[in-house]
Amino acid sequence: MQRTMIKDIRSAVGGTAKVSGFVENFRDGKSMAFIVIKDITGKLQITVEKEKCPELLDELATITPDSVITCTGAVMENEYVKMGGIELLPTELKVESVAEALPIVRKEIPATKKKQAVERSFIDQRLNYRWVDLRTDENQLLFKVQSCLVNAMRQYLMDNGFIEIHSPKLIGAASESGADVFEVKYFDRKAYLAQSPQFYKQMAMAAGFERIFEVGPVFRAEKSFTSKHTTEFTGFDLEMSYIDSYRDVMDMEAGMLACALGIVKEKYGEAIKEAFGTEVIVPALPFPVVSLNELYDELEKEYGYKPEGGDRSDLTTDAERLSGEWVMKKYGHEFLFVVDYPAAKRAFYHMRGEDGNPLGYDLIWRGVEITTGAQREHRYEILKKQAEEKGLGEDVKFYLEFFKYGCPPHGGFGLGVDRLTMLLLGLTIKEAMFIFRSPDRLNP
RNA sequence: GGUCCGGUAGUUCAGUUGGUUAGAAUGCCAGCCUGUCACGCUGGAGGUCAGGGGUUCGAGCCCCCUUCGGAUCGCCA
Repeated sequence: MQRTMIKDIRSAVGGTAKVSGFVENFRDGKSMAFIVIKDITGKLQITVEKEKCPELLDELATITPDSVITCTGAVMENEYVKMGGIELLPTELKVESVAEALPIVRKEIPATKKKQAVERSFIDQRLNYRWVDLRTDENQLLFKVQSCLVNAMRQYLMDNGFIEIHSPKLIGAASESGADVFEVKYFDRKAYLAQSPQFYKQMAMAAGFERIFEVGPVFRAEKSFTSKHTTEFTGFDLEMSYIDSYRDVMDMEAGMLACALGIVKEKYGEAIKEAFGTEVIVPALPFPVVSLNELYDELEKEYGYKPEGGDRSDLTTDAERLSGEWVMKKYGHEFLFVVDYPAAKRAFYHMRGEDGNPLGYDLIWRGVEITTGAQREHRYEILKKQAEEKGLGEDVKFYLEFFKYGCPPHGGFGLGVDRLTMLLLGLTIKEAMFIFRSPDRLNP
């Protein structure tokens, strides 16, 4: 018999159905037993009237919470059942896998009249048993949402003439920007894990692909301990040719995000609000833009904030957070483009304007940086000079070659998928990732 | 890399000024319960107080070292 997904169970009322899933709750009485079964689409009560089906009792007795079972039987509507008003009365019951007592409390158990509240396990304990933690409705929703979001962004780009590429993650040369790379053994020599697909994205421009994007793993050997850093994450990277300015890249990104968030809101807005208490807001176009220096002026005026030592060459964590408040207050907007960073703080491949400032930007969402983007320097001699200024020689030699045989003007950005998900749902990076990696965590 | 904080049943925590046999909840196990629904009732098991050293008549508690972890800053997506 074909398995019925629980979301479709209503169509089986009056007939029979087979359902499979995890035991979410099990209440075993003398004459009645109730099992709440959960699959990826929903939950259903299985009701066992013990006198009527003695052949099921041995199997029933082995059930524990989180065991995996399959039940076949009559599906009926019944007002007794508070949850959905539908129950399945099994004629067959198979325990596919017995679960031991769980090592974590996944959700806070609120106090009832008779019971005391139990707090859920700390995120770190839950991460040790991530596969058990991921069984909750909230976590499964999280990945449905992330999937929807990335898919919407992908579709937007496909509709705009982009090609999806897959660049290597094992690379031969270490250097690119400030981020540290992981060294790995590559037969009898060293290789490195890609800290971004930057060079290969630009190679695709030199190859005449004109518009490309990539969704893939990115590795950073940085000993960062914050709620938004990880050593491996999923980068959403884009590069586009024949732009007039980095503003074209900003427009593309803003358009893509607005479109994707619109799709997420339509499909999951209600569910996200219920599960995470976070409102999905579809951003208006265009996004507000401010220069780094102006932003610091505004933060000082509005909040009396001054960076330590008066250093305005980069956004501090506090300034980043405050800029989220500020843009909401001033523009009623959650996104903020910050432009005019000094060259010292930006990668050598960013094109620089007449004033010597890089033609690039950061995008802040809800007070957290999610993107760095720029027009790239595509003129060989200038690029070579900028690389040398940063002390990069041999390491970028192969990369510089991309610009010797013709290359269109171009630009692009890199977006952190996990940060995007984290901010969308109001979580930390540990909670938002399928598996979180940090300097101290390599398992599971 | 810096600063701060922590490690006590499976889990979440309490543990007073250092003082008998380290507690609670929840989970687990057993029994009871005719419709439960985060069921209910009764009973039971469950601890190298992270590890090592020291102070003391006496250490979960004070000191030192080790170890594991958390928060945060810097760095970045």
